[in-house]
Amino acid sequence: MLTAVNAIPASSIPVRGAIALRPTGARPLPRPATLAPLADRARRIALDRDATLFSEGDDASRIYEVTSGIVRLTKTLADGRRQVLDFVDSGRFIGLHEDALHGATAEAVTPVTVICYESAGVARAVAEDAATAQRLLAELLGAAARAESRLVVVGRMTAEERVASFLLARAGDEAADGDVFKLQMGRADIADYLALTVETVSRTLSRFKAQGLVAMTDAHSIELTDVDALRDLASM
Amino acid sequence: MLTAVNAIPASSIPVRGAIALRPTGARPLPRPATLAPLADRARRIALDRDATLFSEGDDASRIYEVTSGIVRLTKTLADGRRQVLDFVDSGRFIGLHEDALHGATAEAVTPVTVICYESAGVARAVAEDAATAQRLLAELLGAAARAESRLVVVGRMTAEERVASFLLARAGDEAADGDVFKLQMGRADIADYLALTVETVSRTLSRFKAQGLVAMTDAHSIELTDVDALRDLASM
DNA sequence: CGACGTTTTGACTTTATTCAAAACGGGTGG
DNA sequence: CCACCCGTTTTGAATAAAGTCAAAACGTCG
Repeated sequence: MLTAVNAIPASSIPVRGAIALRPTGARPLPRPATLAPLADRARRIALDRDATLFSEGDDASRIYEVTSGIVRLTKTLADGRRQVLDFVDSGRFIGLHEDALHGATAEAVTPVTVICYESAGVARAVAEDAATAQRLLAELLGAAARAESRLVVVGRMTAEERVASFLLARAGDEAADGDVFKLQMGRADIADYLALTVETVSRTLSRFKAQGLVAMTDAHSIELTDVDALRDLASM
Repeated sequence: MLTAVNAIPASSIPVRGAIALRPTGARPLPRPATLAPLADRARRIALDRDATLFSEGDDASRIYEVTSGIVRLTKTLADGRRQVLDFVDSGRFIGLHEDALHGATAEAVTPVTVICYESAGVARAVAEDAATAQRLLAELLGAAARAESRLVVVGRMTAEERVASFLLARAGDEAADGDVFKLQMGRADIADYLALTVETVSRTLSRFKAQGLVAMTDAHSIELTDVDALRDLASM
């Protein structure tokens, strides 16, 4: 659960410092600024691995800015089938909704820190401050674009194509042969992100290894050994 | 293609009038207002069935508000596999992106009318007018929420569940037994929306008919005969 | 009325899932 | 430090769900 809810004004938080925690090879996310007009009301929260920030159905009275670590957003059907909507890296916001209730569950994939803002304050800030409105507009444009891309991946790609596109997305845009990076999440999270089963993800990675597209020292360390072939599969 | 590009100021357009064209049983979308500060620059455009409003990769210098008819947003992979991202009904906006290029293709499913705004003007309006910023923020919140729901449907539901949830979404929230409505799109569009094949969609609808969940006079007229069973399948 | 595009139905194939079990790895306590 | 334990990952064999290929039925529009 929540391990620390420090009432530290956001203005004193070294937001950029989170970059130090950035895992090798992870995608670059040096977002410049926090929501300035809200800094005084902000609180910082730290989460252990697998802790829940909020759950589907909770009321959405706060939004959060991820400052370090990775958060997974998930939706779960009545019978337990789960879809990971997104892995949210440092610099992005979560909990923005029209509705009064959260439509997804947010959990820490790694240890995570977030800055917490009151939704009411955000609404006011959007109305009063053009820069804040634009910052959130940009955030939402990104979220919408990402969700739409994922719809194509999940809806129309084969297992191999999905895994290839996932690896490339995690490796970052400038991925090159020889790059090594750590997958921060387990096979189950990857499977639910790509709408596959753990077995299919595992088999596909094994096949990639056998074909020389990747090398793996352990299950979480990926070395890209044939980026072109991966890009081909992911069709980029 | 474009059948008419009339230079009519948007202020003279009966935006609410589009409701008259609303197909029986379709979802209610009486969006109140256009983007007021942009009215003078707005142009109205009419599209024939299957006409293209813009294509993936076109530069995104304009955004559009749908005033009647249904637009489909699609993404297509290199080999032709297609995913319908959304069916956009009257009252909603399309073409909002961070990027300079459209990330999807927009085509008319039915005859369509839209109001066209210059993106540059929109950006200015967002900076200057809080109401406009909030209107677009709401639009994007809706788009993001919808895309996330669709990710669950496409990623984790069976063919039967997908078709059931599609029928219910198209029928509207207050759907009741006996309601009849027209599917405005063909089986191919439905299939690409649900990430299935036309054959699977057709077979599933036939099974629903055989099981008494729906009745169909022709391929496009759906009568709901067991909404509870459909809701069960869609798990709502 | 005839032709073409769409929808439906049928038979078979493919892909990913399911169920099952073995291998691996990280952490704990002896 | 090593052995053991538990959760995760990998591998294997069988199954199921949706896809593919093919053709018939339907409807619509000249």
